[in-house]
Amino acid sequence: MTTPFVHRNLPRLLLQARESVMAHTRPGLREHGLSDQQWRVLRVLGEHGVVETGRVAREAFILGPSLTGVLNRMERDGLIRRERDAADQRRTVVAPTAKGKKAVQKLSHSIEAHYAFMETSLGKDKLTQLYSLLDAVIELEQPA
Amino acid sequence: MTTPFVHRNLPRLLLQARESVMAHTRPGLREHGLSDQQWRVLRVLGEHGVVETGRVAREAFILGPSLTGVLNRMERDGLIRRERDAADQRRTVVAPTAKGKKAVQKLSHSIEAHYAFMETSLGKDKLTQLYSLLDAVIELEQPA
DNA sequence: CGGAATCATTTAACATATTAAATAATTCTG
DNA sequence: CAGAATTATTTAATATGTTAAATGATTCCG
Repeated sequence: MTTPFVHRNLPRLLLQARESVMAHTRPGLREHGLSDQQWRVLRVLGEHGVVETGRVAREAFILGPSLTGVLNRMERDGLIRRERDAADQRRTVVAPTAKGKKAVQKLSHSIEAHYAFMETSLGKDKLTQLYSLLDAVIELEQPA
Repeated sequence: MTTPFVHRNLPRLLLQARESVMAHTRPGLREHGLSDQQWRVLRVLGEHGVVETGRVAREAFILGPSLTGVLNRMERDGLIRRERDAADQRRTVVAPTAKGKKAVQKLSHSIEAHYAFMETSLGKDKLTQLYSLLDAVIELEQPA
């Protein structure tokens, strides 16, 4: 049987690279009782404060139906609060609790340290190069 | 509130790039009734023929417990066969059925076409560069 | 040879992903 | 202003991911 593939497996490579980076971050998340997705949500809230769920979904890269469950568990665990947007009652807005904010603060330090590590070991220029290549790949399919 | 993040979000960027590439491939997979994971399994089988589940898990980047379910459904759908390895009965080996092989053949064509597209639109050199940067990131955490 | 240590896979329990359909609130249009 | 069209979110059903524990089979070593 001849193998019908002649190129590297790009999606797999991207997946593997992501796992490789997350392997560094994950233990810290778990110490705070956070899943990957919960962390992505908290990070968005840390950047913007109070955010509608639609925007959370978009920026945290989580589909609506998944987000519903994630937010339920986060509310249960006292990480966030949820309420209807007073202005547009179709929307729900999410805000981090004190506990949620504290987790973001603590974790952001070790994550920034990890970037510093990557910058020195891989090279700041190469990291920048990687960013721009990834941007280019993304642009390819979904022009801004 | 000051945002505590100064770097690009690399895991998110990798995730987004992966989604961007898969957005191209997915419709074809779905036409054949395949999930992303089922396709990764078939691709491994297409490359190596008969493979132990452990190796499938490693190369398809699927954890053992997930793989059990994936293989169950693939067997149910007539895409693969499973049997105990005659030599070492701890192992289970997986082989594609005629239907499974046919799916690999058909899909591999359109996927190769997609790579060709990326090579011309992004540039063959940049694509190569991306591969090597991703390899470097992976190496960083899990030296070969 | 026989039991302890090892390795491969599966089961179990819960969290998340995906797609389609349902629900809820708002906006648009006549 | 009423009803249709639109937008936001959730529910439902099934598939996959994750972690720990259980099960099955093999190897190692005395």
